Amino acid sequence: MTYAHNETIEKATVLFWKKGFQGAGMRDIQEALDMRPGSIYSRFQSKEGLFKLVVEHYVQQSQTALQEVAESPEPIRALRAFFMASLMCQDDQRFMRQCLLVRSVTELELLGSMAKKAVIDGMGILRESFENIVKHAVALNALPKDTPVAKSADWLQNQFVGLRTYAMLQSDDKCIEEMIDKVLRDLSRQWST
Amino acid sequence: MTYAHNETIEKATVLFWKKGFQGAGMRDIQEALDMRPGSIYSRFQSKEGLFKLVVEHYVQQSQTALQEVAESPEPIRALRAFFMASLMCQDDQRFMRQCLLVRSVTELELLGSMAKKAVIDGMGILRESFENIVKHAVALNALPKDTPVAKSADWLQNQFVGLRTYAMLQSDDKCIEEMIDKVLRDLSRQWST
DNA sequence: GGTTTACTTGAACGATCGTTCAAGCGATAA
DNA sequence: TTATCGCTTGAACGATCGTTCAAGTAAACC
Repeated sequence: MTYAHNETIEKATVLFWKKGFQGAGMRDIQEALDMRPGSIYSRFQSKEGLFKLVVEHYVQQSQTALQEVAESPEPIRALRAFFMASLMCQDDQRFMRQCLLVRSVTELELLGSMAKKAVIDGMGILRESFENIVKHAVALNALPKDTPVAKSADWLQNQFVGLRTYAMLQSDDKCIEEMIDKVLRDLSRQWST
Repeated sequence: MTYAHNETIEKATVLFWKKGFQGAGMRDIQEALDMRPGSIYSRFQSKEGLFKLVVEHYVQQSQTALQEVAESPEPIRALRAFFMASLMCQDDQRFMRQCLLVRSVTELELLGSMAKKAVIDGMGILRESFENIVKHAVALNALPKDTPVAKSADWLQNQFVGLRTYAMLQSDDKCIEEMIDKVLRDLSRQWST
C-alpha cells in the first residue's frame, strides 16, 4: 500500500521532472501512473495535490542523501561523489540533471499556494542540509575554522544550481567533472577579501 | 515601423519572461501587444515565431551589453556593474532576475525546432561573449596570464546562471552583492590544483 | 445474503488553448 | 470613381486542458 503509494509518487516525479508541472497534462499522468482520472482525484485531490506530494518526496530524498554526505567521515569527498552522481546520470535521464525544485521555481507563479509553499520550503530545507555539510566539514577540519557557515551554505546550494544547469547542456562529462573540482577548491578558500 | 516593431518585441519579451513560453497564452499576448490574433499571425506566423524573435532580440541585447563590458578599460569592474544591474533590478521586475534563456531551457522539449535552435544558439553566443570578457581581462593583466580562457568562460556563464537563480529567491540585496564579489574573487584565482 | 465501504471506471463537462478566415478598413494607383 | 493592396478585425474552429460524477466492482462487516 504505502509501497505502491511511493512507487506511484516516483512515477509522477519522473513525469513532472521531464515535462514540468504545466507541461505534464492529466492525460500524461493517467498514462504514467496507469490510473483513471477518478482514482487520481480520489487519492490526490488534484493535479496540484499530486505535485505537492512529488515535491515533498523529492525534498525528503535529497535531504536524506545530503545528510549522509554530512555524516560521512570525509564530507568533502562524499560531496564530490554526490555531485558526480547527480550531474552525470545517463543520457536518457538527462532531464534529471536539472534540479526539480529549481525547475519548479520558474513555474512558481502558476502554482497554488500549497504547492508554492512546498517548493519554497523545500529550497530552505535543502539549504539547511548544505549548511549541515559545511558545519560537519569545519568540525572535521576539512574546511577552515573561520568558514562563514551560513554564507557558504548559500553559496554551495547556489553552485549546485549552476552546475546542474550546466550539466544539462554540457555533453562532455570531463568538463563537468572539472567544474565540480573547481567548486570544491573554491569552497575551501578563505571568504575574506 | 521598425521602431514600433522593436517596441512590440519588447512587450512580448516582458510577457514571456514573466510567464514562460507555455505560460503565456495567445490571449495574454493579444492583450500585451494590443493586437488581434489575425494581426499577430500575419506578422509573426505563430506564437513560436514570435517567441523566436523575442529570444533573438534578448540574445542580441545581452551580447551588446557583454561586449561593452569586454571593451571597458576595467573589464572586471564593468563585469561587476553588469552583474549588479542584472541581479538587483526592482522588485516588480524580480522575474527578470532569472535569465530568460535559462528559463527557456526548461521548456526546450515543447518548443519547435526553430525556437529550440534560437535558445541553444543563444546560449552559445553568450558563452562566447563571456569568453571575450575573459580574453580582454587577461590582455589587460586584470586576470592571470595562464587563465584557461575557454574553461573560465564556461565557468563564468555558469556562475551567472547560479547567481540569477539565487537573486530571484534572495530578498536581501547585500547577500547578493557579497555573492557577486565571491564570484569575482574566485574568477581571478588559479585554476590548477 | 444483504449492506456498507473504499476504490475504480470512463464518458463527459465547461474552460481555455493555438489558430484560422471571411469580412472590413484605409491608402494608393489607374 | 473604381480596383487593388496590405493590414486589421473578431467570431469561431477543433483540440486539449483540469475536473466531475453516476455507475460499477470487490472486499468487509452484520
